[in-house]
Amino acid sequence: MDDRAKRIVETAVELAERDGFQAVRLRDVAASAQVALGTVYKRFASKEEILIAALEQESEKLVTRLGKKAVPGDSSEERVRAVFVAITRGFVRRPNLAKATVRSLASGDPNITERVASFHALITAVVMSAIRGEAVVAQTEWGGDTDLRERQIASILQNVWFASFVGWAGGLHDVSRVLEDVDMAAALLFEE
Amino acid sequence: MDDRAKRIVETAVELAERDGFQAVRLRDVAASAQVALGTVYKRFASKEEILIAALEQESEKLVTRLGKKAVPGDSSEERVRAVFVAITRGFVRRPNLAKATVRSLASGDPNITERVASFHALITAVVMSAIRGEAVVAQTEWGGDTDLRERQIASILQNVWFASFVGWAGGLHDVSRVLEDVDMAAALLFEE
DNA sequence: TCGCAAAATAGAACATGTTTCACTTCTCCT
DNA sequence: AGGAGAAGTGAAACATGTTCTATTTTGCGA
Repeated sequence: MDDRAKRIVETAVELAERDGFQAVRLRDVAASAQVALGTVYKRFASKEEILIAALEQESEKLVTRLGKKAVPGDSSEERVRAVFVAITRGFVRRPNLAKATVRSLASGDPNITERVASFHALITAVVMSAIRGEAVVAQTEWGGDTDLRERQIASILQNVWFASFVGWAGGLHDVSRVLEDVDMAAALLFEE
Repeated sequence: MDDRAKRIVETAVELAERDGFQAVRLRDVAASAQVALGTVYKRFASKEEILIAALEQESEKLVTRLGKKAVPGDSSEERVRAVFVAITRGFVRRPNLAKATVRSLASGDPNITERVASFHALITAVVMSAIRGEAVVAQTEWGGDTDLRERQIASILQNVWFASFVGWAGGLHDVSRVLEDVDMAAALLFEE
């Protein structure tokens, strides 16, 4: 990302955090980033794409933070819980930005399909790491020998988290519910 | 819903089904429904609200259809699978409409929060019925004596389905994946 | 250094969701 | 029947995402 693109994303983040998705007016973004509107569109295909870029930055920071030290917890369930608390808190720290990015995630804009897929994959990978008690790393390659069940559980938990997080973003319930949903799923999936 | 509102929703459905969310241009909707633009806004607060109204119609039909005969299957898992196949197929029959409504569901528009919550509750209720092997009914009241675990499982499955369905709507994967995700979750949640 | 191609800019233009307004039609009460 | 208020209408206006254009600036290879 070149300088201008960085300024654009940075500005969008500020506006989104201050007043949410609709406050990210591209004219304002361009003006604040000291860039022409055409330049914004040279870099990003749509408003959603800018916010997804912001999400990617956030995700990267999140993974970096998580990678600093091993996920705490003596069991998969505990570590999963810890990791979802961290993820959720990380996003909810800037609630309006989080809601704006969720909206972009769910917009269905074909321009960002791959990016959305990457995001889901990233969360799933982090959860995978937590289940196995390994260090959280951004880019993991799991071979076919990987335990299938672990991958399935990670995928399910990721889905549960995402659905509930979207619910939070839409005002259906508050953050505690998101964590409860994930905890509940983890409890049922890890018991036996 | 009065006559005009019905015409509006009906028209929106047609346009959405033909060419998706962006094709639902409210001027066109108004014209096709033989109604003034102001009248559209007298009935619905936003474009999203119109599509949510369409979703409610669809959901109602779906529940009616499901209620016709008992959900087939000898175990909770089988019935859950059957019910999700029916729900998913029901929506995917009109893919563009489904994608448009998903987009509205995830828009975060505060005007529709309750409606979105109702939709989630409806799906969960249907799944609950399937788990218990009871007839599917639109409006069920479960007392506190209801098995907690069943409610939790229903809620988890609903979340998994929703997240995966949103993924389908966003082009992340195709419908079969949605059913695989749900099946996988059901398999893990019902095993023991 | 010069000149050109790529990138950036300012600003207009366009599309469409949403709001507003002045006017007309309808409904219903007396 | 007559009239008041509600509802509907057509059209304009406004906001903002997106596109387009003419002009200027920038960076770079000869």
